[in-house]
Amino acid sequence: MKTSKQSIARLHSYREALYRLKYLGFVKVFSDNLADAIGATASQVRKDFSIFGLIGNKKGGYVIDELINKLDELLGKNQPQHIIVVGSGNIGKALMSYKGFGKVGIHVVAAFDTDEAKTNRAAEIPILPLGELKEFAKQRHIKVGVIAVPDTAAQQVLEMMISAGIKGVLNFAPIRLNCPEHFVLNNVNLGIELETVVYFVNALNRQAHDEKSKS
Amino acid sequence: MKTSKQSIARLHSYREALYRLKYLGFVKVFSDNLADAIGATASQVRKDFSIFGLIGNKKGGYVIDELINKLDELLGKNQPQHIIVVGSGNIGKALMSYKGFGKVGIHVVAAFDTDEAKTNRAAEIPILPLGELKEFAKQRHIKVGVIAVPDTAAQQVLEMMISAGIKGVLNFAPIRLNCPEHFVLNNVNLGIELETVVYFVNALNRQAHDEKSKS
DNA sequence: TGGGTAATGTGAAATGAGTAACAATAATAT
DNA sequence: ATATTATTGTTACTCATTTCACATTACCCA
Ligand SMILES: NC(=O)c1ccc[n+]([C@@H]2O[C@H](COP(=O)([O-])OP(=O)(O)OC[C@H]3O[C@@H](n4cnc5c(N)ncnc54)[C@H](O)[C@@H]3O)[C@@H](O)[C@H]2O)c1
Ligand SMILES: NC(=O)c1ccc[n+]([C@@H]2O[C@H](COP(=O)([O-])OP(=O)(O)OC[C@H]3O[C@@H](n4cnc5c(N)ncnc54)[C@H](O)[C@@H]3O)[C@@H](O)[C@H]2O)c1
Repeated sequence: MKTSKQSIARLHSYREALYRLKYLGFVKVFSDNLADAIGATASQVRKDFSIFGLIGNKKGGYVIDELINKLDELLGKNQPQHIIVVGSGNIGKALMSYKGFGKVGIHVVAAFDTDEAKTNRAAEIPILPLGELKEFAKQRHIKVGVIAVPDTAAQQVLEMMISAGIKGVLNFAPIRLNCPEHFVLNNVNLGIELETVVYFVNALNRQAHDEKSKS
Repeated sequence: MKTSKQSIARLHSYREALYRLKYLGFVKVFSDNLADAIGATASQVRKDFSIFGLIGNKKGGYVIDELINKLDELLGKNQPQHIIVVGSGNIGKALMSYKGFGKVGIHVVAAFDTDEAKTNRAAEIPILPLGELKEFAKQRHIKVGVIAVPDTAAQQVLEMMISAGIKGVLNFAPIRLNCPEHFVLNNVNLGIELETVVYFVNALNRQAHDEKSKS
């Protein structure tokens, strides 16, 4: 089964779009509606569905409720997912306070930080000393975490998480991390995301200038 | 010239890695060192360099200082880039306070927010009412911005930015935005990034179970 | 000075992702 | 009942990206 990161991301997008459509009162949906909703082509939608065994009706499209059920099953949305955040700085706090994760069944249950001044056991999402990570994660069977610490600390934190039984990480530190073969590591490098926007805007600008000087 | 988003992202990664290597005292670098540093293959590195006209020495590899100069030129790092942030909430503030952007020549020069309680003209990075966006951006010739507002406001904000002459946006709102054909729009959907990690961890788990029940 | 070697640079092959085309078919209209 | 039509499901194609393979070349050392 073809499960590239991108195709899984699209499935999540479909699901989101379906909930919106359902909320708007729609009962059925066609491949081109979904394509519009997430910015893909109708072919892409049908192919994705074909690959994951999501079937519709010749003429008549897809029944939204059925699709949502199948997607929920496929994407593991039937039980809530508990995750932790390591590094309660700007990014860490943003993630902790974001209400949108709850809507997709993801719950940040604790944060960890070396700066003990930040410790707060009473908060809705407690902030705990890093030393307690291992015990906490094992006890609560936490499988997924976020790394939001400075790049210099990231590898060390990752290793601690691995030894605590964590199997996948979303990493914000702009550095290449080493992990075991079957570990799930997803890097988000906001610096580079921004730099690429700047690059293409400059490129556009340069191009416009070239065009002008040509004429 | 092949300039996919991914290849440009890799160039930025090379540049970052080269600065690290230079800081560590290295003078020359081989394609496989760079590959390791950014998590690619040596072939990939050489192919990228070949495409962008970055040349090295048969035997002897690449001279770090020369590479950095060429990359700085290619990536427009020779003059500082001024950008704005719209939405001074969690994500917006995280970006404003991040020191790493300065190191890559990107400077957030102002933020804008509809919540006038947040207005602060005296801050190092001033926070201004949204109404002042257009004048500010035009006057300062701002070409790039970040959208860090709730999804419901994002399209409207984007249109305001376009009318202010902005040519490219990094968007954090989890919604599909419509923009003119040549506008540069880069979406970061942290929800989906996290959901894909959760998905693959669950998939791994499921697989392990299946293996076990098979034996 | 010349042979051996360690790297690059690049065309060709392999892989992968996305698009297009259309045959199959269920709903609807006549 | 039959024809028409709209939409799926899937195969084949196209395009882009990555990897492979190796000829080329500069450096080093005897
Ligand atoms: N803020 C941004 O906009 C931004 C942009 C691009 C990249 N990043 C990256 O994201 C990561 C987090 O950024 P941030 O702005 O939230 O940083 P931050 O400095 O605001 O927060 C980092 C937090 O990590 C804690 N910490 C340090 N070492 C730790 C350790 N070993 N274990 C646990 N906690 C530790 C610190 O006490 C602090 O609370 C960094 O790697 C940064 O490079 C951030
Ligand atoms: N915080 C996260 O971890 C996270 C995760 C995933 C996605 N996101 C997305 O990122 C975006 C920002 O998230 P956040 O957590 O920073 O939100 P936030 O609520 O903390 O901040 C949003 C800010 O935008 C301002 N605002 C509202 N309407 C505005 C308008 N029309 N013009 C200008 N400013 C306006 C608000 O006053 C507020 O200051 C949202 O779209 C959110 O869905 C955030």
